[in-house]
Amino acid sequence: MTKRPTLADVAALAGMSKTAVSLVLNDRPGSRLSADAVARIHEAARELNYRPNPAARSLRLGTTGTIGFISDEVTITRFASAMIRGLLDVADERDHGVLIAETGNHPKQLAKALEFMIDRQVDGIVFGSMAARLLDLPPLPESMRVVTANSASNAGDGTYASVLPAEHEAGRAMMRLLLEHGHREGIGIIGSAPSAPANKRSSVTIGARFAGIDEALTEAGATPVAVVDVGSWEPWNGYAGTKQVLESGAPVTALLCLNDRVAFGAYQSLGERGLRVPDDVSIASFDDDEIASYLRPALTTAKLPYEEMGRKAMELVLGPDEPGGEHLVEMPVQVRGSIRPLDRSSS
Amino acid sequence: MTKRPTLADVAALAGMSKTAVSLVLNDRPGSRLSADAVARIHEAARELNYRPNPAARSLRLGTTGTIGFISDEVTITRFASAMIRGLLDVADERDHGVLIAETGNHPKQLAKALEFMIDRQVDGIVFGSMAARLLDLPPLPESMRVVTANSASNAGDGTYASVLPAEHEAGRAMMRLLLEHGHREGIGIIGSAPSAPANKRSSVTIGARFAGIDEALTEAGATPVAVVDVGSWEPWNGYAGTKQVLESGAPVTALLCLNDRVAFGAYQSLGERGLRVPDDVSIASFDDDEIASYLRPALTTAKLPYEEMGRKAMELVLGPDEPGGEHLVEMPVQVRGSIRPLDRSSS
DNA sequence: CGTCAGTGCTAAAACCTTTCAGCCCCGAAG
DNA sequence: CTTCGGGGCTGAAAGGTTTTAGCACTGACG
Repeated sequence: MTKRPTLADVAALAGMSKTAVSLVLNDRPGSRLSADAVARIHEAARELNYRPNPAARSLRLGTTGTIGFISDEVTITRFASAMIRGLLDVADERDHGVLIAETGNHPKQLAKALEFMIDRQVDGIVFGSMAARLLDLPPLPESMRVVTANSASNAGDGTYASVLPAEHEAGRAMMRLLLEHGHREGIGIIGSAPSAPANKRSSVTIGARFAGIDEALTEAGATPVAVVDVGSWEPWNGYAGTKQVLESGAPVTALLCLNDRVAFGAYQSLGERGLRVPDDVSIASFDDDEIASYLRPALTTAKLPYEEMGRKAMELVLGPDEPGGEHLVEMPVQVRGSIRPLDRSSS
Repeated sequence: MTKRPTLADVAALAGMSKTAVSLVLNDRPGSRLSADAVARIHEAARELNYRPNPAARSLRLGTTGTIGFISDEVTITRFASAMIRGLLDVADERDHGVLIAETGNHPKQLAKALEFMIDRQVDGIVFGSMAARLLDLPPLPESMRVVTANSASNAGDGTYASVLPAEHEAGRAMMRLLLEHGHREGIGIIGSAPSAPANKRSSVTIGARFAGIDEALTEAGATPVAVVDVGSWEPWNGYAGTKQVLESGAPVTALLCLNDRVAFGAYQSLGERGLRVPDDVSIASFDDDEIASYLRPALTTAKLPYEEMGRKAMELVLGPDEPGGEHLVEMPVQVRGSIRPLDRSSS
């Protein structure tokens, strides 16, 4: 184990030229070498346990078998970890490596990460985001393959492929779920859209979720009995918002929470008042955060498909075609125990 | 932006040799070039916006400015995400990149990841683990710098540096905290060590935590009023275990839960029986999982210092000295609202 | 005047691969 | 007998960097 064997070593052992060895090992189509030579070369390579030096290959080819992943805080934060799982899975299937950098939302860090990736000649870049944000991307080399995962880019011309959750569908589905269980008159909504003028920089998709919710309501000719804006979607705000609804005396039979953390707070607030889920109040939510399965009863929620988005993004960036267009990934409904049919007679 | 400028381009523009440019740009100590030449070269480099090609440099140097991170499921899973934050932070400070691979605990995947890293000539490897496990590592090249983070290696000769949480201290601290609050007679412990014969492959450190707990008890001459084995440390098991203790009628005033998810279940069980935290029962725990701050009252817990372990591991692997030895990282106690002093008179 | 030390700089090799261009030989076609 | 085509193979360049060895010159010193 003194030094790594090189192409030349293999060539020497096989009694052939480096050219021949390279040709055979990469089985180039046009090359016509005798079956005997091919066998000898393979044998020699195996014997020396030869593995090509990627640095040398990169130098020659300008290609690295490596994809860059740049995100605000996906890797660093627990919520979207599954995205990396998806990315890594398909990269691994395709024998590619993944180089990671986090920007923490600092443009300076973004620039640095980008520079780093481009220097290393990655074969493509996936931009990720924890919340589905609109990214400000500096101009990139013409040839660079780019996909944005759970995010979109400012280059509005659709230059860059983007992978996003199908929020409209999900919003519609969750509201319908409640409606179909007979909750027509008593639906409360905890959490509302950022009131700021459609700030895509904070979320590209949340508007679609609300649109889906509204669509389901309109279709059913129903109106929520209470809607409460809780500011940021954290448990304590969900707690406070729910408390507010309950104290208002609105006849609530079901709560649609805008994410699982808010739902978590809702559970706490309901519990405090001695109300049971789902017997007294049904709850539906979004995200499928890990806590959704910890709750009792476990929470019925529309899953944010981080892993699938990761897979899709990597497939696009490694795929045969120049990536482009918008790709929606379904948000599957995780049916658990937090919704029960409203008994008409008892209402 | 037709092609990246190379050293030769800079040399041509500055009217110097490539050698001179290389010397200047890396400011090699021994080289004596005229101040004028140095200035011209810097100027030329700036003007062309020259950045060296890492592939070429790697080829020549055998060094890449890249560290490999291989873990079972750290990246992929929410619990230990902070470890990556630590790793990335210091890698970034030191202008290094991080190449990531996950093995999902398959030896096959480990071998593949390792091969990949070694091929790419990473300058060092950090092995991570979500739970503090003992890793089976295949033999690595003599020269490779290796650190295990939140894990240790089978090479018992202390060859590889390892970074681990100071579990003994933490176990002792948490039990003392309960004792100092006057809970002497009514302490219950939810969760116990894996009964299997000291299976280091599942956890290198958990033994130390229990030893710390026992030490504090012995020092105080106290004995737990209940100890319940809950199998795996999940919320539902914490719920069941706590329920069991309560139904046994043991006079419990405080619960030491072996992690936050177990504590989460304990809250649920207590809540169901109408017992309040901390008024009726105090709770202490370990991990500082995100849910610890979601609970009401928020949970007092000893933090698993993933981020710090990540930082430390990266510092060791990038440090000036050959890494080695065992490094314990403190587990800070996050004091929140789940413990109250036991009122002697009322007991 | 010869030697020597130091100053300022550069040619070329080495790192390892891929690939272009072309060599040699043999059998077949003209 | 020449020419040609093609099968089987290889030499050498190219890709961009670092580093060794060394060149040419100046001034000082013996």
